[in-house]
Amino acid sequence: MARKAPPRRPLRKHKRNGEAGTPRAARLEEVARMAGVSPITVSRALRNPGIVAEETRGRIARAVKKIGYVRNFNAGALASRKTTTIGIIVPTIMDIGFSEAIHGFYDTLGEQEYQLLLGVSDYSEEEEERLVRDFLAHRAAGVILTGVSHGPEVRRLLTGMAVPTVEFWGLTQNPIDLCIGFSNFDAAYAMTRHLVRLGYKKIAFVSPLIGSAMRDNDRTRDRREGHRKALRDSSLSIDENLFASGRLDFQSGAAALLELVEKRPDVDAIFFGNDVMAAGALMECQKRGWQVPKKVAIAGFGDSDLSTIVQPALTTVRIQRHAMGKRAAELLLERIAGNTQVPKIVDLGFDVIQREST
Amino acid sequence: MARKAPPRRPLRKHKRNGEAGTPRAARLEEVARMAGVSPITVSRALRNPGIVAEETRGRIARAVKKIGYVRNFNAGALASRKTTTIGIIVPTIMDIGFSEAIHGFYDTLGEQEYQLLLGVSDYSEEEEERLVRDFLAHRAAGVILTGVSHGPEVRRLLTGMAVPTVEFWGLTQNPIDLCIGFSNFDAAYAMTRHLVRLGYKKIAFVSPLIGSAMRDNDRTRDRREGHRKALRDSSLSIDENLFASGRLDFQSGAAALLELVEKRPDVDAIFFGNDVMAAGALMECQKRGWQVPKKVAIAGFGDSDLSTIVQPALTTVRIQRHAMGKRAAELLLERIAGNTQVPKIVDLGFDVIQREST
DNA sequence: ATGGCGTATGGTAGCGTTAACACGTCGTTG
DNA sequence: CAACGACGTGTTAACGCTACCATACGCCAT
Repeated sequence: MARKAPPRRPLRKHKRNGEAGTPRAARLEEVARMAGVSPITVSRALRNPGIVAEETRGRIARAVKKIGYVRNFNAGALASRKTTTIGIIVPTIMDIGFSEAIHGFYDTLGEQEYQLLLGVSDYSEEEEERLVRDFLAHRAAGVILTGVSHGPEVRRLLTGMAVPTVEFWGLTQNPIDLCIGFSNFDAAYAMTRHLVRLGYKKIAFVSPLIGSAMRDNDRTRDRREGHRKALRDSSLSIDENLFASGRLDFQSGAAALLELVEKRPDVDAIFFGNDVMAAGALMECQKRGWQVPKKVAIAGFGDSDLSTIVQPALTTVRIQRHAMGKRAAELLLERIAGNTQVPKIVDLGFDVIQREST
Repeated sequence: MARKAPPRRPLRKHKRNGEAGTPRAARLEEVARMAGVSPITVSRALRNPGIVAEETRGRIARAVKKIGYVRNFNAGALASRKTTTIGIIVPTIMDIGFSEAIHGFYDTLGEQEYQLLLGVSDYSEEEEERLVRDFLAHRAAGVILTGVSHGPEVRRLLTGMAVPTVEFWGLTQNPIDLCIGFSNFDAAYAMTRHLVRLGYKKIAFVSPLIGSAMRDNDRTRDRREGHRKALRDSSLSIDENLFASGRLDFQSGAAALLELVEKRPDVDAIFFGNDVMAAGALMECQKRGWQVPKKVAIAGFGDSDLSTIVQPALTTVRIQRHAMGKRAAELLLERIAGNTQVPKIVDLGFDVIQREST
């Protein structure tokens, strides 16, 4: 119940900033006093040195150094309603693809005085939503999300607070704000058509399962569907025995290979949804003395540096992992800067890289 | 110059919060009004639901949902002088070891309502210092640093603002605050001693060079020195032709192998400072039909999943990458919680893993 | 009754910064 | 030579929240 209790007598002067309390970080005002200027001038000297007279700037710099003043972004953010914080969510950082994308962001953000809030969703939409909420609570200047399928709340939150947003690693006609990536469907389609062109007829597909929940996701699904479409368009029958799945690691790649060979001994090519699994399978073939691609052709997805180092070198789909991150950050920054000319949808494409394994 | 300019006439009432301005995010007060309570009660319901009556909490929850209220951590941090932000700096995220450590942090932090500010220093002390400064400007509740050697300012800043700090991935007797890791010196020493015990006499060492500056760092140096010490303690001569270095990638691993074989054809074992380079060398041997370990033994460092998948499986030093991150976060949180019983220095040790390559 | 205690809630001030405006000085211009 | 703009700096009032104290009420032990 709301109880209105008018104060009886004047409250004691409320001083939180007790003189004998915990030592506090220096404030702008103390720097100002030492430099003989007002706080606002110090603030300006720190954020936009150009508009403060050279001599004043020098005195301020000395005072800052002497006192050991460190800015308080929280207070600044509150007063200006602006931050230099960017939030980014990836499903995992154990996949070199996402690591490389983050590396790409850094190439752009690092030079721009932005800070990076990192969220790892473990492929969970609930977790992603929680992270977005945290980013908004920090009043992040922008948000970068992996993929183009998110919980409904995510979209509502982001558009509601009008936060510049980039979705990367996939494409959609209806992005939350901006989107940059490639078509997983088209990429898988292209690879399977490529394998057909090389003469393979019994082409298997292996879906990587991910996260602690061992699910697939929209990106994996798109790839599988692209593969199926390519088979149909090539008048090849679709046999469910030519589909397998497994955890995204070397061991499961090897296991998927064995499972497929067991179910369909005449399988002549296997298209793995991820390079890591393909490399695992390649190693297994080598152990067993199976000739690749003679006994079975193997293709991957992602063009990680593994693919050139394994024997035989892996045929795979190259995607612009680093560029995806770099460009995503660039787009976001332009959007934050208020540039309205930013393209909404950027397709970075992909390349089918033919090597020795097919 | 400080000019005192007393205001002539009363300033116009200053309203930033113009009614026709940009739409603003909802405030606590609006939620409070709708729920018929005071702002402070809403604040409590959000941060510590237990102390608010169930019924009140319900009304508040409904109001929050209806208005679409999102907390403002900046204002909260300013008022309470506390944050739930942890800053972490790694030299790179392209190394699976650091990725796994970050993954480890997440296992601890994610459940604890903390947010992660990520900094990538690219092995630069200047950049590390800049990042620490940024974290402090955010008033991070704690900071995690890679390695135990930092610029002098870093230590001063961190101790000056009394921020709980964990250094990981190395050990020192004089940590900034806490430190958790293993001895790079001892680990390399142990591996070289192991190789000597296996009968190898001409044991080479390859230092990975890192960052855009292509330098080594304290960790690499420690490993190299550990190796040298092991040679001395084994009465083996130290030949500078048995040392090489190269960029931390597959190709450079292969190149270092060839360089060493060229300089000293009788080299019988090569200890790579990193698994990735060792794997690259292994691939090269395979390409050339060189028997490992018959022609030359190869050992790595890090026990990445590569090491079990290559042929022959790689002898390496296992370090607790995931545990290092997880424990680092645990220590930090206890420290933040004010627990004074936290151990200052935690040695996670290492294991020499003998496989087929030596 | 009286006092003490635990639970639930509220008023007020202040956290450290910046936006918005104001003002004084100087050199330029009509 | 007044008007004007550019420049450098200052005053004031927020920004949205939480710490600190205070209050109101019910309950139980004196």
